[in-house]
Amino acid sequence: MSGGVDSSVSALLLKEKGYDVIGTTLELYAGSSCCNMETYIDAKNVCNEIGIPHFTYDCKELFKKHIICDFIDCYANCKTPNPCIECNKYMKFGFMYEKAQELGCNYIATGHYAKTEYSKEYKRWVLKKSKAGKKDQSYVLWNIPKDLIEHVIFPLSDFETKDEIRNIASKYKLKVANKPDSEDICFVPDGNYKKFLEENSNIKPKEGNIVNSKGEILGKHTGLYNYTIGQRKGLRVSYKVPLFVLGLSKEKNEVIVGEEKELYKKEIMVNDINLLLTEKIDNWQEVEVKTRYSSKLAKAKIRQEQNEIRIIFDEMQRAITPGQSAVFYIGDIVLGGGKIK
RNA sequence: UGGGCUGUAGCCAAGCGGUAAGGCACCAGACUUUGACUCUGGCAUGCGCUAGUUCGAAUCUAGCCAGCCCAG
Repeated sequence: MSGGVDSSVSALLLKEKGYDVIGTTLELYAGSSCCNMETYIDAKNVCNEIGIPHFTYDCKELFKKHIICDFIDCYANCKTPNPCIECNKYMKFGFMYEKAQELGCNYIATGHYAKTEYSKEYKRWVLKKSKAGKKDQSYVLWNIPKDLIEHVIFPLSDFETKDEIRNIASKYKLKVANKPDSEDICFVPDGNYKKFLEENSNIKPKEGNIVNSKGEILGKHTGLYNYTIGQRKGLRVSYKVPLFVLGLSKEKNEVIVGEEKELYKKEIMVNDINLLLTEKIDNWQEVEVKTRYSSKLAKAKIRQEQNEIRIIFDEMQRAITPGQSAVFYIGDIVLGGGKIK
């Protein structure tokens, strides 16, 4: 429980349904938005209000090992990480499940907008999209352990809007009912991830050239970690048309830019794959793919090649970014995903 | 030193006598439980400077200044 509306209402709904609920809050990172005194107090108060026990676990070391280090490592290697995905894998659906078992719990639950369900077609428990449409969060859950799905409950799976959740919180007079939505990366509460990197890693500003695909120098960049594929703002290069980041060269310490049309790709590879529905993918499989948190689904064919998956899109996709996750859907069901190379 | 060309916002650039288009960059909001993208709004009382012509000048005239090119 983060002390926010979603996890609070999730606990409430489970309690109402008759589950024997225990609230847990994970201490992840000192100073993060989901890990400060207010967080614990809010979470604890909610548990008191709905009449369930509440435990707090210190997992700062584990968080640092798996999430912070990966975050820094990604930027050091010119990739753009999505720490929420690591956090879900290792913390919420890793560490927390272990603790749940120690406490004798059969299930864990979170306030994610996602759904689990037994599928007769696949004869197994599956992870699905929730009914929240644009706010659906199944995307950030693709990398959770497959065998965990049947032990996970998402109480918010059938709500379509956040307003409904807030209304429930109000109805039950939870103090967190009007707490603002959280944004940004939780351990970078001010959104300034660049400063975070400079203060918490070996990554330091290192100026280099901004070049076009012909190699012509157009300007100076302030350090590769300040840029991601598809980025337009902050290049400080004036040109006939807007320029976007096409790629980063670690070897040359260069940011490569070009026109928007140069951002599109039809075929990509992903590694670090995790399949939730099947053991492996034989032959070409038709799926819909999300290549970033807030992008539309794109039709594609995928095929597994050893430990990687090749994706060929029906239509060219814009600004595919290494480090981000590609998640495969068959209808509403999450087939699995991988990290874009 | 002669001849030619050019000077409009941070960059590029339209305008060619009727009261400063547009693009890029930048800034501010909106959107967003990753970074981005996107959207909306802002951005020259002034057109190298100084005089003049005119009801009215970035636009015409003169002088000056600066830069570029060609001659020598």
